[in-house]
Amino acid sequence: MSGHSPTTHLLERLSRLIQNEAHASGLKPVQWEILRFLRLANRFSRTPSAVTAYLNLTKGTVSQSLNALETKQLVTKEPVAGDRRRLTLALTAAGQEMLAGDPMDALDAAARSVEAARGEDLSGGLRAVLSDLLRRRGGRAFGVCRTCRHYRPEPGVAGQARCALLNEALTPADSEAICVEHDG
Amino acid sequence: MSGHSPTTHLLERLSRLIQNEAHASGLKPVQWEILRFLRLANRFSRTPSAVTAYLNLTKGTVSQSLNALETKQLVTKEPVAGDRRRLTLALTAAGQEMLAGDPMDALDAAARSVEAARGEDLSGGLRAVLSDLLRRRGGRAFGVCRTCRHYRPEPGVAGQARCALLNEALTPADSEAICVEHDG
DNA sequence: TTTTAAATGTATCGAGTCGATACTTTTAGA
DNA sequence: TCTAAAAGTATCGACTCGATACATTTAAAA
Repeated sequence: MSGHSPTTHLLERLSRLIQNEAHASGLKPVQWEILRFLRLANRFSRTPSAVTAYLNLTKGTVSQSLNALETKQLVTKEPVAGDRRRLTLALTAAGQEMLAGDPMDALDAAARSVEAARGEDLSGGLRAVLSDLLRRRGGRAFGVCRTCRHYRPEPGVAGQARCALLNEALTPADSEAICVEHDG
Repeated sequence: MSGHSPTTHLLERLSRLIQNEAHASGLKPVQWEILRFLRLANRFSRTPSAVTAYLNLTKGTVSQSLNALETKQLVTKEPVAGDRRRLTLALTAAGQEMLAGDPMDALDAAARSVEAARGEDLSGGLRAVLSDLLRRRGGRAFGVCRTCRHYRPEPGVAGQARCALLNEALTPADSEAICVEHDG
């Protein structure tokens, strides 16, 4: 009959707050999350199916949300050479501009200032909670390229690397991006 | 162009996960949150307007969601003696039963096990982030009765107390419940 | 090579969310 | 008393999101 642990309760309230902030800012929560994902994902991962897997939505929801974002001129879809089923997504200039007014920046500022004031890093504990939860659900972790087992640093050239799975050269920026293929 | 801090990013992902879990479990996210609030709120705070303030929704949304919960027989509405504008909400037995299958229990288990394993309490940091954010927005903190400045412990009788604002006796259970009037 | 299965994305339906706005009734305050 | 504030309801519109059905393209098996 009593409720959840203090930490769970706070995560619930923060989640609600995040929804509120997103709603009160032009776009819908899912639309914001798609824009944020596209900012972070590498070029192999900017596809509808990667968005679907990352946000754990259905293909239908993602398809509709992408249509809405395309209509607002925040995202473009382009066919992929070599596989005519696939699309590559990209943020337009307006999409990047929109992210400059991301309502989540307020939470980011709060988190940074709290962590600075307390000299405490919350990310380790939260990461453990997230991966525990994802493991229970069988979901993927979606890590950053550089931490993948297919990541091969180019010997000699600092920052340069190669993906052994896709056999593609990786720029330093690629290495820090989220990849659908991560670890797999 | 780059994203948010690791902590913010993790809070975003956990928020999405919480939405997913809620959606995949019979009720909608807001409906779950209303049930959870009613479990935690004291008798002065189980009203539509308290729900509205706590979840930062509009009166319309809350009214509709409560109708849905009433139709599902999870919540009842009763008039308040002395003020015919007000309603008191209550969980039915079915509503309490429903909370026994709360999808958020999975996150709660994850949070508890992570905190136990790491010997770390995430709640302090999260509470600071939440109150920082609420302060920026001018929202109320909605604390627990016992921590309110109108809380008056009954001298001599352990656990017994009194609310100096509403002039009501408080049981030990009341003292641990969320109150709309908190601090005000 | 042909057939089958899997993958990618779209279209449509229905219940629900949620801000906005307008409204009624009741209570409190000048 | 008259007015303003408070508590809830009703309705509209854009969007969410699971479910289902569908078309197309690619890969894998026979």
